Amino acid sequence: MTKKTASVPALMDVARRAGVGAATVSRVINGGQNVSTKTLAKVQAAIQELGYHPSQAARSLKGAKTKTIGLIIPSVADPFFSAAAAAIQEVALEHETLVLLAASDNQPAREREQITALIQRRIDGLILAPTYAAEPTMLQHAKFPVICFDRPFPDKAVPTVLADNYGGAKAATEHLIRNGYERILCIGGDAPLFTSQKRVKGHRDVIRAAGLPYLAELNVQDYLSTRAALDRHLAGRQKIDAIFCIKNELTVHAYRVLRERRIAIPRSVALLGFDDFELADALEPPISVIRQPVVEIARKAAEMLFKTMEHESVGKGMITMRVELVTRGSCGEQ
Amino acid sequence: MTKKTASVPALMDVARRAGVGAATVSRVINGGQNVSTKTLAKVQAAIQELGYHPSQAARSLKGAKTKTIGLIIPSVADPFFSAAAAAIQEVALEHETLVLLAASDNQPAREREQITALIQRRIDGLILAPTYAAEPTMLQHAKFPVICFDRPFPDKAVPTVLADNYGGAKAATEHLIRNGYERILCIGGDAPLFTSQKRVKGHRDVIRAAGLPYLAELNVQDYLSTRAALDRHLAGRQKIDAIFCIKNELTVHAYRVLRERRIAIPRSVALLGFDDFELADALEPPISVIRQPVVEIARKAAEMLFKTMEHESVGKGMITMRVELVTRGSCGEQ
DNA sequence: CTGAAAGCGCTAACAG
DNA sequence: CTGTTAGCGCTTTCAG
Repeated sequence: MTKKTASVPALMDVARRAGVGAATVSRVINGGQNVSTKTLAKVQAAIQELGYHPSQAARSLKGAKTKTIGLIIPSVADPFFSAAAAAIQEVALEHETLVLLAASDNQPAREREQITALIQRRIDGLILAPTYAAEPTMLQHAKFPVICFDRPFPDKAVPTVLADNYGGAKAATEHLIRNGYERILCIGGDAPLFTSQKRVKGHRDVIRAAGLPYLAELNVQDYLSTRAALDRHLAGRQKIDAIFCIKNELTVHAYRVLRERRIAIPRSVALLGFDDFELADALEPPISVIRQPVVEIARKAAEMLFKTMEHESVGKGMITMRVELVTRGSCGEQ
Repeated sequence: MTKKTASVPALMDVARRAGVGAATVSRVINGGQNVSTKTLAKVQAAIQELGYHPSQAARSLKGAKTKTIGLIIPSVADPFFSAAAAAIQEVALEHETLVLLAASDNQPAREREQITALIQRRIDGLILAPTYAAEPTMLQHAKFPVICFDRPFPDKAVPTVLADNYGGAKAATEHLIRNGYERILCIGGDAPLFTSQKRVKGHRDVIRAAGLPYLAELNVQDYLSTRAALDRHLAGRQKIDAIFCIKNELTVHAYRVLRERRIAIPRSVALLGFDDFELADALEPPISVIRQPVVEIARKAAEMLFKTMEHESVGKGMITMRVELVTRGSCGEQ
């Protein structure tokens, strides 16, 4: 063998093998315009034989788009975000674009690293669910469009798509009150999170307006802390009669605790969660929830990103998507 | 302004601004060895001011690794695969590597496109859950290591990590028989899938060996087809007394149908599923399942990939991970 | 310690 | 229709 065989074939290798110039090969791999049928065939044959694939790196060096967008979410395992990722994927596919997926784990430091790594890869755009302490300066120099979803980016006018957290929490609380509950416990974690704050505020505003006691446990994270919090409020003379869960998993934890303690839902205590979840309707009783339009939010964000990439203006504001109260019986409805 | 300000700053821009040569800037961004403290400071300042980030594209043109691996899964929304993706992410992060995530939707054609797109981006390695008809030739010329998980790659000796589908199905069926069930219906979809076939075979082998009737509905896909299949086998004189579900979602569908039809689990019909799922233990009754070690499988695959990338040999075979029977009561256990 | 220059794989003029 | 050539942004000798 006369040539080096070990490395990946380059355009020039194809050119030599086909006995043509580099430009001709370039023409072929870019649609084959202005190339004679014979040459075309020769080049395509050479491409096949060598197993040649053009290098995206070289292309983007020449200024081409990378056909790659970045997506940073807290966790891929979280159903909310994996559903969002799937929807974004789909939109990206429609635009023949790949998704570089990064997980921030809600850690600002990691988020910074991921953003840096994505910038170095010259992504065409970025979709981001920022941590509570995202670095506003990071994207200052960014030459690509950025869209946030689920949470806004601090201190900077990044277009954002999210659910109406405040309104949803209000609707939830009003629903409980309407059904006759008066001692409503709000449990939530991740106090610094934008979404949590909005939801807590929505809940509290309604409680205050109704003149009911404001009961909250906002440092609940996992099953154990949920159980501890509930036990505290299910004992004594001033028992709660309803629970409003700020987050997905907390609803499940609360459900488990109530079952375990043999407390009837909704007879003794009503249960209402923010965010729908798989099997919420298969539990006993089925759990009422505020449902966010996850897929719509994610698709919207992705579509806005691609529009911006195509230089269509999408505005700078915050797009709030309506949430939906899904009543299933855990609040004594119907 | 004397220079073009619109585009992303390049190394040379930094060099000019700092009044040094290109090589010096290169040294700085690569650890700053052999650079005087003064020069270092000057260059770093220039980098800050310009918001400079080295171009990964240019680097990999020079032969550097892309620090990017590809991951192709059927769907990001599927809990099994999103859990796997999360685990792979984590391993990648430990190796300072990003993940290009692509979804094949189990379509061979799409899979081919995604592989091509990944090859063009010169990924350092690929993790793949292949479709049933993956193109064996696609990876022929690939110059990067490939590891499969959950399913093997046809016709090619790609190292693969997967669960013991056959053994799991056997264990499941034996468990049902041990608990006294004799008319066991096996429902499953995606017949062409490797995992499905193994599971069906494991089930059938045990049924045959026990001299029991082999009852199967292997074209069940969604809720409706599940209901139709079950209705067929829950009527008439020859009723089934147990259901073994080949896949995750089918277990949930079957559970829903049984509840709806007010058929007692496990008193009238036992239910056992392959693959654990969130809230399986919160249903009424809690559902027994065969649990695959998702995270372990994914981590293992990722670790093998990185080992191969570091030229450590990992063998060519198939690594089968033990599955676990989780008994929760839906088969009349205990 | 520092800079000049070659070249990685490709595309885009520009000649022929 | 086709080939030559000049970079894109970086790393890497090789001189200074």
